[in-house]
Amino acid sequence: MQEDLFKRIVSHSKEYGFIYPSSEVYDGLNGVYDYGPYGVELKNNIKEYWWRAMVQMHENITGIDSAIFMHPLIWKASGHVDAFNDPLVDNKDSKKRFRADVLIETEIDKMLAKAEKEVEKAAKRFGESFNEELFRDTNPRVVEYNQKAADVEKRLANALKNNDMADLKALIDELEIAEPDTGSRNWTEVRQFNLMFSTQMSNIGGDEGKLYLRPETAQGIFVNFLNVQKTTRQKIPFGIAQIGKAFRNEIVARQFIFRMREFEQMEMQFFVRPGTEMEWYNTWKERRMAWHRAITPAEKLRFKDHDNLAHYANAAVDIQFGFPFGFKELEGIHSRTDFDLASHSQLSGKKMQFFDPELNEHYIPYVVETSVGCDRMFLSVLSNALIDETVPDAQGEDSTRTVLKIAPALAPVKCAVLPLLRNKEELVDKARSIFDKLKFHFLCQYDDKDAIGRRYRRQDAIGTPYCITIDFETLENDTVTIRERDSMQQERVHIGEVARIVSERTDMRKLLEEIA
RNA sequence: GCGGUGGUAACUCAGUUGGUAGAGUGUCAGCCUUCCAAGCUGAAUGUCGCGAGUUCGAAUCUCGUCCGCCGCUCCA
Repeated sequence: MQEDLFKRIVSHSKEYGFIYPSSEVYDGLNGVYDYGPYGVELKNNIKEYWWRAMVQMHENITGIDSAIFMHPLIWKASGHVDAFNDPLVDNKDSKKRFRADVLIETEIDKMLAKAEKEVEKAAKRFGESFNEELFRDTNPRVVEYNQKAADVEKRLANALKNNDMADLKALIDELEIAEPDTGSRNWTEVRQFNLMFSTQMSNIGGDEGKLYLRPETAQGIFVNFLNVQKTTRQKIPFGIAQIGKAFRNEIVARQFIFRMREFEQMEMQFFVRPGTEMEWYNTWKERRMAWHRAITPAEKLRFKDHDNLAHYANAAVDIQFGFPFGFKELEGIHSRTDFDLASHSQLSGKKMQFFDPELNEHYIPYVVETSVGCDRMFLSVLSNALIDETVPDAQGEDSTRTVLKIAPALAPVKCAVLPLLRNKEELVDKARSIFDKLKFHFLCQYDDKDAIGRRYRRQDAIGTPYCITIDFETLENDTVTIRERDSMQQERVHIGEVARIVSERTDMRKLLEEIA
C-alpha cells in the first residue's frame, strides 16, 4: 500500500511534469533527476517559503549566495577531506559491506582489551602488592598485545594517509579479521569511496588545480562570516542563510529524489555567544518544527535525536517526515560549536572572532545550524498531497479523482481559467480576456479542451487550488464561478474580485503569520 | 562494488510451446457537451534497453553489455 504510494508518486511526477529522470533519452543517470515545468514551480515556492520565513521574518538573518567552487583548503578545515573518505570492503559470503578502517580499529580494540584483561587477572592474583605500572611495562603478554595494537594503529594511519587500499586489505588478511555475524574471512579488495566530487580548475595538471564540488553549502557561509558581519553591521546573535546546490558522490543514490548525488540545501547558520548555544538550539528546533507544521500534518513529523554525533557537533536532532518508505530525515538541526570558525581561523590565519561590546571581549562564536533538504521537502510535500479519492460523478455515481492537495501558497499553478464550452465563441473570448488580466497577478492556465469535468480533474492532478469557469451567466452579469480544489465547492463572484480573492487565498503571508 | 530482481508506446501492462507488436489510460485534430474523468469520429507515437549468437524466422532461446529498482554503507 505504502509501497504503491511511492510508485504512484514517481510515475505521477513524471506523467504530470514534476520530475523526470535525468538524461532519460540516454537511459538515465543513476541518482540524478530533472525538475519539470510544475516541479520547478513547486520547488521555487518551497524555497521562497523558506527564504521568507528565515530571512524576511528575522531582522538578524541575512542571505548570501556563495559559489559552488571553493578553495580546496576549506574542505581540509571542515574535516570533509578526512571524514568523507571511506575505504569500504565487502564480505563475499554475507554480502555485507563494511568500512575497512572500522574493521581494523575494532580489531585493535580487541587487542587492547586482551591486554587489559591480563592486567585485571594479575591484579586479582597479586592482591594488594600488585604494581600495575611495572606489570604493564614488563609482562610479556601485555607488552605484546599493546605493541601489536600500536603497530597496527600506526600502519592503519599510514595506509589511510597514503590511500593505500592494498595495505588495508593486507591488514585485514594478516589480522585474520572475520565478518562479525558469519565469521567469514572471504573479503573483496578494499575500495576507496570519496564522497566529494572533484574537478579541475584552469588547465593546471596534477593535484594543484584540483577542486571539490561543495558537499554542503554551510562552508560558504562560514568563510563569509567576517564579510557579512562587517557589511551588515550585525551583532551576535545573528544568522546567515543560503539556498544552493551541493554534491555528494553517494555509493548508492536511492529512493527517487530522497538521496541524490546533486541536491539542494536550505541552510541557516546562526552565530551565538558561547554558552548560549543550547538555548538557541532549542529555539531553532521549535521554530523549524513550526515552519514544517504550517504545511505538513503534525502526525507526519517527529524529532529524532542523533545517537552518535558528527565530529563538529555537541547536539544534533533531525526533523523526520513519514515518507512512504518510512520516517526519514528532512532537516537537521545541529549545534556545531565553534568547530568550523575555529578551524578556518587556524588554517587561514584570519581571526574569525566577534568583539562583544556587552562582555567587552573577543570570542569565536558558536554556531547553531538548521539545514533542510530542499528536494526532500519537495518529496514530502508530494507524498503528503497525492491522494486518490472517491467523489460523485455527473450521475451521482462513485468515481475516483487524483488530486494533489498542496498548500495553495506552494501550488505550481494558482488558477485555471476555463470557458464552460469551447464551441461558443463568446465564452472563449471572455475567458481569454479574463486570463490576460489574471496573468499579471499569478501563474494561470487557460484550457478549453474536453468537457469541463475533465479539465477540473486535470487541474486537480497538478494541484491547482482554484478554477475559474466562464459560463453564460458571465456574459449577462460579469460573474464567474470559482471552484476550490479540495472541497470542489463553487462560489459565484464578480470578475473584478477574482484576482483579489485568489491572491489572498494563495498568499504565502498566511503561512508566515501562522508561524510567527 | 556485491547479491536479488527487472527493462515492450507518454503512463500501467498483455504478448501463450520462437512466426517480424497489442490493450486500457493519456496525447493530438474534429464533432458533441449549459459545471466535475472514462459520448462520437479520426490520427500520431515503439529499431520490444543495446550488441552478438542459434534459427528459414527472435520481444520470446543463449552469451555479453548498459540501465533501473530493492538490500548492504553513508547522509540533506
